[in-house]
Amino acid sequence: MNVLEKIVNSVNNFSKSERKVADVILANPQTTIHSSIAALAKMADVSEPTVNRFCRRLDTKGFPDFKLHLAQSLANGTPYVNRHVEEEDGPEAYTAKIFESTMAALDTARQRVDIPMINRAVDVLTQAKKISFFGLGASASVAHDAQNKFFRFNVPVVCFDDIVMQRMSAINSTEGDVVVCISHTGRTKNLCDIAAIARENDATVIGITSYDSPLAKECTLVLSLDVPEDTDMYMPMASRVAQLVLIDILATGFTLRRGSKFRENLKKVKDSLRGSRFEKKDFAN
Amino acid sequence: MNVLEKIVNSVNNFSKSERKVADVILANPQTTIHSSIAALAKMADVSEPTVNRFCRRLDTKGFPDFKLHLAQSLANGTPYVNRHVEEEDGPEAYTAKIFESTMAALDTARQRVDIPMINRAVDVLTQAKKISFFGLGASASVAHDAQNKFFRFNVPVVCFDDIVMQRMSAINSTEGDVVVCISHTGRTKNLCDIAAIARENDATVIGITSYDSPLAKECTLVLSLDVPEDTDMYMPMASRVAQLVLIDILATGFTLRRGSKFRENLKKVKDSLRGSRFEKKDFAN
DNA sequence: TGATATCTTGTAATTAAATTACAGGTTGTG
DNA sequence: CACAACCTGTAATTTAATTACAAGATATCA
Repeated sequence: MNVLEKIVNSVNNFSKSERKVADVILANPQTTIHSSIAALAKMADVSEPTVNRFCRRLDTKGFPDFKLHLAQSLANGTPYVNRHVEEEDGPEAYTAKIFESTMAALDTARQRVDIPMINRAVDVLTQAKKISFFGLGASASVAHDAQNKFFRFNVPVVCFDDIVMQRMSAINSTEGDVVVCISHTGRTKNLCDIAAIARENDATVIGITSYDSPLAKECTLVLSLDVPEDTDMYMPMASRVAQLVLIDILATGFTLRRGSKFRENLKKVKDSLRGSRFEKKDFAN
Repeated sequence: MNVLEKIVNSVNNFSKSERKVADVILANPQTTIHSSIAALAKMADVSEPTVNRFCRRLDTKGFPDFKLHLAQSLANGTPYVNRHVEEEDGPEAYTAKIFESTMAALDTARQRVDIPMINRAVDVLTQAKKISFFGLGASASVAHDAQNKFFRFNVPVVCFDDIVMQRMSAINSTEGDVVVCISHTGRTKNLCDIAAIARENDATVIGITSYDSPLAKECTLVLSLDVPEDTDMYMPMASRVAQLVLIDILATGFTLRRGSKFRENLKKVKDSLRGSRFEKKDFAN
């Protein structure tokens, strides 16, 4: 695990002075790696041994070793870690934390995503006679978004967030149809049923869900994201963003597979919206 | 430039002993970053000052600084930049590019977002008698998602993606109602109308849109994201993710404003879903 | 509430690491 | 072959990091 994340996660195990050190480091990680232990101690207004103890608590051998780990964390793209929102956070703090947590989640997803599986999913989607997107609750809006994207490809696409409609649609599916079931936990009973029904009717079922879930077991093909769920607010946040990015990836794979002539089509679809919009020049005047 | 590359490139400028050092480092870079100058000198069979001179020749301040740079090279992090997807990209390439572009967009949004404005929006939302979310096309799913979040707060929330319904809803709005209009470009005529109608009826209109757009002009309060739009695929991608994160931020601000007792309520809402799901233990058996 | 134990924290001493100064040796050039 | 420039290593010095220890704070239990 990334040292920065480790600092954030173990903030509760820190003593008062150690937390001061943590705060200074999180605020200026770049400065830290070029500071001596004395300089850092001064910045955090603690003694040098306190800094040293802080480093050891994070399972590093000492201050120089800690700096090495920190340097590696920082090199890893962005120093974004999943920081929890706290009661007393002001707008500035929670805004930053949510942006950063989301980015951290995307980074995790990026590392864990199964690329050959994505490629297979794109294969299946490009050959589909009909594509259905199903999700419930928070995942319904992801399904909705997927529909909006794939609809542009001039493929038959449906999207229902009503279980009765989903059920009917699943029962009517046949070989060559692709059903995409979206659920972060993969434990929504109704959606598992849908997946099972679709498979019984020879449709290919793609699950955008947790790898080891009941829903995954019902799918032909599972795209797992395994983003740490954000339990702070009791609402799905980062997980759902990761799902959307995955939809973007599938849509992109789809268009690339179809070649450049196809992409001109997309432009036409986009241009068709022009009539419903104020032109940039209309507004300039 | 990466230190490792630098070593390889400047191998000709090294003296005999320095090359010995270079060889040892290139052979065991991981070991090097955890070694002292003495240990490395011994491995390369040279004196300690030679190692030090070697470090300086690579434009580092000395041995510890060199180790820092080396550690960063080894972490070989990819900085997140907006890389365009190209015709010949394989699944690995386009997956990475989309994740990275999305993260880059979020980073931009994070830097540009107007925090006092967010605070005002949260103010307005917490005091709303009723909240409406309106979006069309790709933004409809963002509105849908927002409804799913704010619905949990036990506030009257509506969300329509049908312009007729939106219109009727806007006409019926009154003082104390909040209407949130979502549009990336801010140039969708119908949505501008909705905003205007809502304002005429004394509702507060929050626009999640581009700062300098016709829609923005109709709003009481504008939350601008100004994410560079992804024109590659002729589909909204990163911009919509940024909108969702903004929704998360507003929802979080809302719950924080309401205090901790309120948050227990959210837990109840989440727990209410339990009946519709397979328990983790159900599945373990 | 008061006494005791545990945990934090800082000061000072110690040790370890890195750097500098300098001198002996090497290589190349006229 | 002699001189100069340059490597390279030894030893001294400086700087940084760590340890040992004691004082103070906080928690615990009678």
